[in-house]
Amino acid sequence: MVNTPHCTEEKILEAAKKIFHRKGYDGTRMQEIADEAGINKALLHYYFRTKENLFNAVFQDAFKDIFSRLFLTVGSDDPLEEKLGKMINEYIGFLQKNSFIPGFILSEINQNPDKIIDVFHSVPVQPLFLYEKLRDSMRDARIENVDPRDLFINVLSMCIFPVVAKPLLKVIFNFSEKEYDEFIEKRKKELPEFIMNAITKK
Amino acid sequence: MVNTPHCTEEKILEAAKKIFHRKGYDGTRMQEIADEAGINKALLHYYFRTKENLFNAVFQDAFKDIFSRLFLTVGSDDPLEEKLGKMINEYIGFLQKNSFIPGFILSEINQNPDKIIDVFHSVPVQPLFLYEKLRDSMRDARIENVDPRDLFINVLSMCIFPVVAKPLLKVIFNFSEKEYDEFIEKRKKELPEFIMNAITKK
DNA sequence: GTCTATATGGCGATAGAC
DNA sequence: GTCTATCGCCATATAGAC
Repeated sequence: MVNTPHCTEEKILEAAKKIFHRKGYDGTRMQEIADEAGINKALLHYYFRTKENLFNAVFQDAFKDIFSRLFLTVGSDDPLEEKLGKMINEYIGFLQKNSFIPGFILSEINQNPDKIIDVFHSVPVQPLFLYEKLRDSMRDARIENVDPRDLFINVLSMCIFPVVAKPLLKVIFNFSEKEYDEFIEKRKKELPEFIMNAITKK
Repeated sequence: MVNTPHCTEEKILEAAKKIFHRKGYDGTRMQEIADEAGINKALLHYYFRTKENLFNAVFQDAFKDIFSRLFLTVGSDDPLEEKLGKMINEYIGFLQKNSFIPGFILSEINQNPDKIIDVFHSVPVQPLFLYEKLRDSMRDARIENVDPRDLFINVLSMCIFPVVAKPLLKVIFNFSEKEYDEFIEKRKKELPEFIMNAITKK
């Protein structure tokens, strides 16, 4: 199992991620994964037995990536303003580098909502924990007019949506690839102020 | 072509929407659409010839629905605050009633970005027009510290994301179906204030 | 562990009767 | 226009040699 320099199982998993993330479960062919990994189709079944097994491994990894990264930023003990700044900067940066993951997860979850609960067991973070950490730092900052859950959702929305809807927004605003990326860079700087403005009283 | 009370072509299109919206192009079987429409599989091909033709009809309708509704709210001549209020209330309401459409569009567009340009020709609204209407009402309201494109994206994010990510957010916050809907109702009331706060100076 | 060859089932699409 | 029957292909999965 660990006798090739870059062990085969890992090569398969990397290839599977690349294809599944872009095309989803139904759109992915085992043959395409095999080609991408530079091996034979039969080997996929040798290592993972079924397409569904392989998919589950990929999905679980994606879920873990997205959530543990969120945890690193929102779960910190920084005061609110810093926390939001970190979350927006680092999280958007992470999403840009893995731009297919959020759409992949959202799409697959809509088709199989029951899978979430299973998968959450594999993430070392309790989902409510994130919310509680945010609530605490809002209390410390004396922000009382906004429900922490709303703030959590709003920030997440504004981080994730521009990544998921990128192809659409590019067309709407007539952006080239480069222009869109620059636009997102500018957003990273301005979003924290936008949000702090929204939640602090005049 | 128009000899049955509820003409067959329309029955097919309705059934196709129901299935395609939930399962996407690759996840949909022609047989399932036929069952849903209460007719035979061969009839689908009689009316639409190929799966892709039928899908394109469904996709185009979904795109038109989403955009013309957005146009009705953002494209109005109301002052900024009213415009935002309308947009948030009516648009979220529409999305709730058609909760599979946004995820459907986002997902399919990521897999076939070129299709957007074709489809935009079928929408009677120029995409940039929406942005320009928003920019004008921001100028009238003397809002100068926020890029209209950012505001547009932020509002859209906060309207659409909670619908697309509903299954995930339900688990994170431990909401029942009813609780989640009530939570969204509360959001409708508070979001306009959140946004107005964000863009007006102290 | 890795390959070639093949089994098995399902899906889109068509032919042809009514 | 609507049906039944069927073709042809392709995808997952397995058998078996090396």
